[in-house]
Amino acid sequence: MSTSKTEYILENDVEVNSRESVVDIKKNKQKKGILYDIYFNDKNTIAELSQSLNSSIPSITALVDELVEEKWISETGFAISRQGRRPAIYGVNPNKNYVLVLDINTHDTRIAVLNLKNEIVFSQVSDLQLKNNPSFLETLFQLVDNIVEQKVSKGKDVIALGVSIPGLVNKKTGINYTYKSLNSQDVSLGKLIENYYNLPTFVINDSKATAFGEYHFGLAKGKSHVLSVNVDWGIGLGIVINGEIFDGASGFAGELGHIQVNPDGVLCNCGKVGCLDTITSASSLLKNIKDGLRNGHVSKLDEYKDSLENINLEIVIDAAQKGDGFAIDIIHNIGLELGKGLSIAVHLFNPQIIIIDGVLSKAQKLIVNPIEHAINKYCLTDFKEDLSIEISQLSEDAKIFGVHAYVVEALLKTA
Amino acid sequence: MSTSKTEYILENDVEVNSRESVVDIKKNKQKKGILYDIYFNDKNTIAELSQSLNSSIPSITALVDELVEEKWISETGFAISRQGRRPAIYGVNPNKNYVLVLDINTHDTRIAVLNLKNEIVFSQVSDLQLKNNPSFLETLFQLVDNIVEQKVSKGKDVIALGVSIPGLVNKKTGINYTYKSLNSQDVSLGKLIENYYNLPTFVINDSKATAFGEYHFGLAKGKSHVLSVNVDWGIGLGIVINGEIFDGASGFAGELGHIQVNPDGVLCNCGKVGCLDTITSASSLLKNIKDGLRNGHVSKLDEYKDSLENINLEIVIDAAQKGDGFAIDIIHNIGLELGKGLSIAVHLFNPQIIIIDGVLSKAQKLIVNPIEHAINKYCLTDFKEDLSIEISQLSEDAKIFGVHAYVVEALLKTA
DNA sequence: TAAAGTAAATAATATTTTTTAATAAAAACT
DNA sequence: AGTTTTTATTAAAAAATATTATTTACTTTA
Repeated sequence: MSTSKTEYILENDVEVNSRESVVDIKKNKQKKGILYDIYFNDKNTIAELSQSLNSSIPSITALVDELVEEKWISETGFAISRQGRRPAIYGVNPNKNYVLVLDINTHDTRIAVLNLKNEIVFSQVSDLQLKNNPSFLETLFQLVDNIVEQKVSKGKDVIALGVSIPGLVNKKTGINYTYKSLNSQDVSLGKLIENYYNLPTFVINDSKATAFGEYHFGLAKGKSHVLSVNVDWGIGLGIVINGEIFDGASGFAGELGHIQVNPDGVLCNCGKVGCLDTITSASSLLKNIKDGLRNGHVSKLDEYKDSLENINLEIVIDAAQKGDGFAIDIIHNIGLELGKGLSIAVHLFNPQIIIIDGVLSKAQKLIVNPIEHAINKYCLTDFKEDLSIEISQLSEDAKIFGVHAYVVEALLKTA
Repeated sequence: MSTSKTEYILENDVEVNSRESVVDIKKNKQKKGILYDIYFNDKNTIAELSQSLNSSIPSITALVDELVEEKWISETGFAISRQGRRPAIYGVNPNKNYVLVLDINTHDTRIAVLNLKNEIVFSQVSDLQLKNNPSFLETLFQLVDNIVEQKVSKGKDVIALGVSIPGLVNKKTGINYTYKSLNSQDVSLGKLIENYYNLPTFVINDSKATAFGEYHFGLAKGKSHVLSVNVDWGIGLGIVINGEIFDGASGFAGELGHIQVNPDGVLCNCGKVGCLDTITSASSLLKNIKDGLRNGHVSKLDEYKDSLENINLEIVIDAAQKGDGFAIDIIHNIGLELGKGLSIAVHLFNPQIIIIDGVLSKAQKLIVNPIEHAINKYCLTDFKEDLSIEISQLSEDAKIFGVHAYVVEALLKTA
């Protein structure tokens, strides 16, 4: 019997014989299905579960009882009904198991603990940076150890870890290219963490995590074809199709940042010329601002003229929102270029919704409007009929929730 | 009980009570699963089916017996075994049911009859053209009626129709934009055919059908992430992900032909400027050839200098394959541009294989090489590691097989 | 060519699951 | 307060399914 990652959870709780019988397989599957339905699909009464899982009410009752016995779920109340007895509602037990989420960035690292009710029990941002830090992993382990020690009653209830990280994550080897470039080792970050904590660990690209969060808990909830654009220090595209993260053959899908948009453009750090990243990312925005100021552009931001290194994105967005024409123009242009790039993704994926995430999403309408304008200009009309473009409401939490949902799904998913 | 299209087949053969019991639902599902596995997955022994469907051998045996009884399948022989009794092999019954496939083009219409063993029983190409023909549908019905009359023993065994058509096909409304533009009616071509023949009818975009054919029966067989480029009078992209056609929210996904590649380009018939279609399609190839000859380019094709209207694609490709430098150059350039466009699709979909279909695929290496070159130039290296680019071996049959598989899948798919 | 070994098919038995039914409990309506 | 509606619980009969044992069919080996 192969012990795949998705088998972790229930194996310890359900009697598993040396050779699993068909009955046990089915039973396990159904129990996972119940948990999955309760967690993701808001099916929380016996009747709903019975319908959704094509099983009789007595059977589901028995399985639900087992899950209650095993502390996975518990009766949380009663549903409202127009008449008749109110059905009992079952919910995931929030206090039995926790998932630890690590949001690793180039500029900081966030560590969060979530319960299975999708509540952030604890969250801490550390200034631990991924770049140029050879002892990154040791420091990370120390930080996590401390938190687990203090916040999760000696860690005996953490059942899995989820890691969000920028850059390509190879689905087959688990190798992350950001971490790899850091210490030039062909090792899987996930495996390293998994070995250290002896817990199932799932690594996911940051933009994919964000998209998944938007799908499960944000404005994209329930939409079948979702794009989330992570406008950050690079451009990341997360794609969720029919509730599943779209990975591509190796896990690299959605690499919008390195399509060529300007053959005569500047050299990108990927080695190619004129990538979208070189034009529309937050870094290129700051560069444009600084260049403009140096060239004597009139702007509120003039006050930074002699200390350009102090300008950051918040300052620029703030100036734009207060009406500074120069800042508005720069953001507008970036939006137009990004929208042009996105219109290709629209033609290829035909999405229902595009959600703007990442630092630049703070610019709200100032960034959405030009994006929308460009999409109107470059997309065939049929593609726009069912398409909406929205600013994220979850903001940076989208990523955390997304990683968490990814972990829970990986643990519960019926093969 | 809703009667969805996918329920058509087995409903008539399995006793269906007014309210379907859980057992019946499961039984029906399993019987569909068996047919599906036999048709698509080459699972054809009791043991294999038992494993694949998580059901005991006696249960599967009983269901298989029922399906044999109902003439869906039959014992076709015995498998080889290294030792012990040889298991019986079951195969789809080729002579019970037929699917009628209509491949509608702008230049001709092909009508094919296939049995459930995926064999083309009959095929006929008519010069019926979709464009500018108000009585298109009546003529089509007449053609089909004749064929059914003569070839399929009074049509009593045709169980479904599949239609391949160029242009966008709206998944929700069933409206095809090519047929719509023809007679400016907001009607679903599929519904019209379905009503006329009173048979389930499935309409699918031609490039999607081709991709599906390549996935099930061509070089892309078994690959999880497949792109098929239909280089025809326009550029069509068919996408198959994990064995399913990727449709997008409205069915429009894969519209590669109308991404802008040249802001200063010519007007496209879609109304936008500089679309990939205007540069890389077969029509633009012919235009380039003719322009070149008019401008006095030296070439074997000179002989057509005074009768340019007689030049067609076959002639050009033939000249190129015989070494004509001018024809080779033109094809090469188109390949480069197409490859550049495709590299965007590679970044977004991260496919394992790209198959070149359509009329231009006849140019073999002359078109593949520049495509490959461009992808090497514009794609990040990680994307190329598991990627292969191939010329279709199925040629025009890919589309027919693809439509057929699409119909069978739609009929059999377990909800 | 016969015996031994292996695997599939079948039959018999055991188990699980569903169905049915009857009763209890909870809520809303009259 | 009583009736109606809906859900929950339990039990028992019926049906479906899995497991085990046996028989059959075939291959290999001696």
